[in-house]
Amino acid sequence: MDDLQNSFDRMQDMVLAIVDLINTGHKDGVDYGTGDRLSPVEAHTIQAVGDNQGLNLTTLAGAMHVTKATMSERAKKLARQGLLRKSKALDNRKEILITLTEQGRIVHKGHEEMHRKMFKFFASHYRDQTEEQLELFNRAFSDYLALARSIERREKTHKG
Amino acid sequence: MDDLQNSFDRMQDMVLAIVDLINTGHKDGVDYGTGDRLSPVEAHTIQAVGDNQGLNLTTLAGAMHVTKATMSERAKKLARQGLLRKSKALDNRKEILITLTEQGRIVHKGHEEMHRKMFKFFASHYRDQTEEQLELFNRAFSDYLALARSIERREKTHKG
DNA sequence: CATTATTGTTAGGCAGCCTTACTATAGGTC
DNA sequence: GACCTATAGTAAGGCTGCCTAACAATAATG
Repeated sequence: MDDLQNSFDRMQDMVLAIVDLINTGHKDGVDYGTGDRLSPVEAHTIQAVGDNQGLNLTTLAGAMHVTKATMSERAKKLARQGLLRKSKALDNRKEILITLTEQGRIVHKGHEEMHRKMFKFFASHYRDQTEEQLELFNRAFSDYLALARSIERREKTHKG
Repeated sequence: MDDLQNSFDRMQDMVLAIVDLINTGHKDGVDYGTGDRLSPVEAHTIQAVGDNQGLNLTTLAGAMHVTKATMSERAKKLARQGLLRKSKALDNRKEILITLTEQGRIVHKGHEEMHRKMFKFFASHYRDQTEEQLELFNRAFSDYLALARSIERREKTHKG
């Protein structure tokens, strides 16, 4: 009985370790082929812009769950680095549309390339069981996510 | 082939969502029964102290992968809140040992209680398959962790 | 036209972490 | 014991990333 609880706690610890690992990638950033060291948020932003070019700032901010002020700052910085471009909308004079520059596209590709590499590593590890493993992992993570969210909700209503 | 890559990418997205969720618990903190709203790091610190009472500041800092300056600040704040106590070591006059106060113990218990609740939720979801599911999840997370770490290492040596 | 809503920017603040510099104490070594 | 070095903890100052609030410009709506 306690064994299961312990096993569960170990799982929790691993989740925290994963979070830690990903957060720590922060430290000095990753170079996706342009010489710029990008933090995870920055890389994620480039990814979001690349996957969906020409969104305006507010929409992008919403998609990434930050305020438009924050996104404005991020975009300013990334534009200064030459990774994305801020251009005016054609049909009105207040929206600003965000697209990738050539450099930005390099980052975007580099980022995807990294994902492909991770996948290859994964697949070479699991070989002919890759598919089932992926299904397993996906189920695990989505269940975990559901669990965490329901806990989160309970916490919130407790003190809302 | 691409299906697998997509499945893998979905998994990655879920991992990010989990990271996001846990990071966001930050926002207004969680009350573990004392009326204090604790951030994840703070809760984690209380947990670490409670699991291993009487460590000195430097050791604690090492265990939590932060500098001793950072831990000094954290301890100061948590001591101000009355959740932990800083006392001098008996055998020397420079070390400061950290222990939980009664209030701190309440937080510690509250935190563990939360874990137990999460586990119960988990167990009630999987019922008689709880054990295998846990093994599955543990394997999934530890494999994921290994994957992420090896990627991390590769990244680092690439630009070290 | 006047009001209200929306888009984006800027200013200012806060939290958490870091590095650096410092004090106090401890542990050798001669 | 005197001297040097190492270690524990603190304080100051800086950086980053996020937020809210206030604002200017521009639509949209009555």
